[in-house]
Amino acid sequence: MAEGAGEAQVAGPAAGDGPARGSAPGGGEPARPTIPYRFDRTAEAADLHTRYGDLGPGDETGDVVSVAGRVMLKRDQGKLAFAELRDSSGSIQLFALSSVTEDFEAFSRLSLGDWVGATGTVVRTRRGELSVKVTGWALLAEARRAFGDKWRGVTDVETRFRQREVDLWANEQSRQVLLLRSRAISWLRRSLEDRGFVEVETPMLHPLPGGATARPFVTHHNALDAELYLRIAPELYLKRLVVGGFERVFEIGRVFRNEGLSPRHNPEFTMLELYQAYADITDLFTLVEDLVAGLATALCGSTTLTYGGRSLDLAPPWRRASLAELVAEHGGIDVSLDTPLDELRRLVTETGVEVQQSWGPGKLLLELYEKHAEPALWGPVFVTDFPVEVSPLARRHRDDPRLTERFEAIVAGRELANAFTELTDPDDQRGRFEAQAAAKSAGDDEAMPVDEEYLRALEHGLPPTAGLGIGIDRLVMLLADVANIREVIAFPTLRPDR
RNA sequence: GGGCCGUUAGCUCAUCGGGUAGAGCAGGGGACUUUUAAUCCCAAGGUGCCGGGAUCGAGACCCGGACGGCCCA
Repeated sequence: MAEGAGEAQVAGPAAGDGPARGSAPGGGEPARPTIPYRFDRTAEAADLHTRYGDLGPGDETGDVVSVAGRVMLKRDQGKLAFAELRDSSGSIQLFALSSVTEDFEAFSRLSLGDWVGATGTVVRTRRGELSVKVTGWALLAEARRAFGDKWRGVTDVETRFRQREVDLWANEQSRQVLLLRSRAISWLRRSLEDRGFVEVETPMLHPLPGGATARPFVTHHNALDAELYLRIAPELYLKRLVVGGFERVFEIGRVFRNEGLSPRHNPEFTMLELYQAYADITDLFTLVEDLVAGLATALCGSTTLTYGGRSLDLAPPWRRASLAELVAEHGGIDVSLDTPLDELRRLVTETGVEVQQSWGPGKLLLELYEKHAEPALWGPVFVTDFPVEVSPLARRHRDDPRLTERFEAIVAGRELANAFTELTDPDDQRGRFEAQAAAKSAGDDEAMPVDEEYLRALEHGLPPTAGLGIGIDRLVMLLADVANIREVIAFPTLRPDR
């Protein structure tokens, strides 16, 4: 029973006074273990393995440490008990003996999943396992629910994502992927700051959805009695900051698109957008190459990755090819904006897509690319020369005003980045918006509205600027070699459970 | 939105030509002074996703629904 003697720094255990869990006979309130308010940890599991790597089997040090974590495995052996304690750095074995460990009875009754803080000396057992020989200890949290099968964990996909906290403990790989995400974002942030970019935050509640073609989520502000939209892109606000004198800005943040769920789409996802004044698209080719290759090197140790069993070489320079060129290469059709409209329509119809009356040659060309070329691309490749019709915010190509100076970076068969020389001319921009608005009234519910606030900003003068967007979730999928976007999102969107 | 597949104990999974279900792990009780998914003994644990239907009888067959997965649009 708990006499509560003990280590100075371990708050009196008191865990042994009653059943830690389960039934409470007598009809009263279940006896609750006393949980300390804090615990002074002095060592993490990984540190101990590093510091005591040389300790031989059976060796005991006099070094006293305090560790904390969750009990993942327990081997109870009468007057001895072993527990595998896992913290965020790794695992360390706790070694308890009835002759040494305070409140040994209660220790041997610990359950898998309990959080424990333990103090004792560092030893290596006869069988060679580095351990903390526990003198004092405290229960830090009781696991009243089990954490899945101790060997197979939790594999049910629905449980894994609905109860991610369980998944993260049960499946080490899940934790690693989220850790990788954190490191990737941190690396990108640092890398951009080193290049003189300033991180900013722009509104998520927009009076008009803009900056991309997508259906928005709509919400309502009560006090203003106004409809607001969750942003589909931060683009327009970021360029307004450039107008305001921020020459290099970036934002890493959530955007929301009201579309279906799939292994590659979550309704909320994270975008990196950046804008650089006095630069054009040519600067962005190398920036994307450097960022992506640099990130792969920093986090995966190489620019050669494997994704889905297929190899991918991210070392610059990446291939650059125009939309029309790729349609010719993969579709075997020689088309351009000079191809007669009827011919383009016929070719698109042949792919099984229903041609809308309002579609011009630019949209038709894009459809041909999406049908014939994009599925065949693995990359990395920069797809360039998108038509003006499908690029309402990009500046016209200096060699052909029907095209824009825009690229999409395709990596591992997916669109990873979208970039262009920004359209700075307010009159041209107004015309583009009006074309979008016309498409919207013709039934395209993804088209953009005319944004007068943005036009007014352009009238104050946007210098030549290059802009880039990178999908962080897809980037992390690439680095982690996972096929489903939900793996890289801590709490992915699921249909509400009932 | 369409097609196919799945849903059985807390977790991971079985079972059968229709006859009201079984294991391992976890949890409970017990044994064990160096374990490694420790081992051994005992007991307990189920609205077979939900709702209908045909049948003497359904977790199994039929229909509808929910949730999930994969593929397609």
